[in-house]
Amino acid sequence: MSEPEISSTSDFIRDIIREDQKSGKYDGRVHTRFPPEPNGYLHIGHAKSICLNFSVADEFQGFCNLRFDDTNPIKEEREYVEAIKEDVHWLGFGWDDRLYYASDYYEQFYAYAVQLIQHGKAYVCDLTPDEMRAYRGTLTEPGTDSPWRNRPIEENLELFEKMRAGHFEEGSKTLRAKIDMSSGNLNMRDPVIYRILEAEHHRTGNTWCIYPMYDFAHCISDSIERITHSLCTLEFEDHRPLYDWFLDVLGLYHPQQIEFARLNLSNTVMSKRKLLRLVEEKQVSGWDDPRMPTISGLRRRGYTPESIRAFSERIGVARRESLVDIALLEFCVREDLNKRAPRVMGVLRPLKMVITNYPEDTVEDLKAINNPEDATMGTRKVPFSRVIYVERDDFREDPPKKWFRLAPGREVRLRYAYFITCVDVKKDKETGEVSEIHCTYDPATRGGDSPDGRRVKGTIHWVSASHALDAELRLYDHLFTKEDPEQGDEGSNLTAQLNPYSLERVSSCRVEPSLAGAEPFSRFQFERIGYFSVDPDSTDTKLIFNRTVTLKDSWAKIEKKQQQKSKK
RNA sequence: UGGGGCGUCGACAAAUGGCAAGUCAGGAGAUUUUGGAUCUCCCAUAUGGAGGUUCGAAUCCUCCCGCCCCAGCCA
Repeated sequence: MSEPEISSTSDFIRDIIREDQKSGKYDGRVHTRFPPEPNGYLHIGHAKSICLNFSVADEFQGFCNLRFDDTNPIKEEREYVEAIKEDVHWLGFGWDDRLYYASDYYEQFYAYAVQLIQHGKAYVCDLTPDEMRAYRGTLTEPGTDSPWRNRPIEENLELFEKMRAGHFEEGSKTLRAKIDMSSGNLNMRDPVIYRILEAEHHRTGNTWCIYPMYDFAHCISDSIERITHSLCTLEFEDHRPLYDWFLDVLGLYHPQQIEFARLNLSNTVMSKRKLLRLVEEKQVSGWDDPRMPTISGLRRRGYTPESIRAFSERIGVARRESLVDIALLEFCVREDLNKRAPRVMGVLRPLKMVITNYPEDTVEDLKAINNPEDATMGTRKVPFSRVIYVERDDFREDPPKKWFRLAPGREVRLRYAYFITCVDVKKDKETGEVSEIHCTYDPATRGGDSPDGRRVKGTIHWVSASHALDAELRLYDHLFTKEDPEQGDEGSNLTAQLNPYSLERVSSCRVEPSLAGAEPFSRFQFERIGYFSVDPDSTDTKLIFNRTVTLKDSWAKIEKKQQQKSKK
């Protein structure tokens, strides 16, 4: 056996860390952080970052902090803090006692700002927001120095102190870094580092009326926490020179910021703003609507933390912008649930079937395997009787080619029960719709095996009519029809691009009795249909299941091909 | 026309001057008491384009093309 690799996965970030360890940078330490702003719910894109930061720390025997980047009291709320903590935990990551808030450092930020002023590297500016924009210049033209740029240090000190003390109106003054108004990088054109905000902060209440900006707070927070590798998304690349500038000018411990491409997923949107809009416009039931790409939505949908972590690993980390096919996420959850989810039978659209040669008052308990992938999950008993329900889709009066399922005169297997043959079809006189089918069974095939070795190609699921439980099944599809709904017409057309069939509620489903009392969030495979999990709104009298994902359906593909052929 | 990035299969993504990995999707078949699962095979004469350096280039150089980000007192 060779030495186990410390980190088996490889990407440009892990490569950098390995190099740093080799060169002895940071004494071989690895310390990352996940720094959400508590202004919304976490989504699958954050999951990528969470998995990256926590996994990297773990792989290199380091640590990862959870830090709330709470420097904007206007948008941030305690509710989000709690939801974020729950989501990170649920994903399977812990931070022990390393829970931090940027707001914990407010006093230190202030002291560092004073230091900046003392070094002549910051000044209080009286420009209004409009004026500041005008002075900033444009992408192609340099900016102009603020008339307040050369205030004496003493005056700046005094003014900044008064800002803190609440002597000035909101928006009337800012503290700015004195860098370079002609820089090609707009972030370096004397960025604001403190602004006056008359807002109550979710943690510091009303103790402050000035709040630091992200660029100033973030690098110092990283430095205070002795972070080694500060991982963030690509759009912060232009901010790195500022990150470095603050720490260098202040002479502080200097972590390395490394940017990677954020996750984009097909057939959904990822921006908090757009997700918030869906919630506010009631296009979805809330942040945890099972169609949402939020962690809480995926949880309610029945996704496992393991599947999301596997997904994160499979998509990799790179600097190239990309759009990941949602089919990969779906594959990951199927892969996981296939091994773990107990199998049950449930009928989505029930069609009554009478087994005409089966005794009236008999009920048999038939043995069913809970998970063919895992023998340790054992078996269960499923009741069988003369009247059962089967799937309406499993019967065709006029079957197409390659149809293995039920049709007049055809024999199929009832899973774990008997071979049956369709002998009669009853129809509703008014609508002409098939209302009931009559079959005969072969008693010798009990359990589903034929002693004479004759084969049937089709096996269908069923539930005993008198034993089955009522249930509502909620079938979900992609939220957006278009692969990339953010591409093209911006924002306003978002609603128009929603998939009108993203949710289908099927209310008169019948499921096997073993599902009585199923726990919220527990997951099952409804054989031949898909994976489902119990919705938290489910009750003993009304079972509700969310379809996590369908099973692969090769018949659907065959049929589709047949239809395409016949069109030609 | 400023600054910063990025272009490898339909979608992700490796390859660090030496035979273009792997995964998803797609296709064909085997097998099957889930048309599930599993297994096998196929799917880039070629890395945005054109030149150049080199015995040898996705990788180094030059030019070109395309895409993304930045003008919040948001993060």
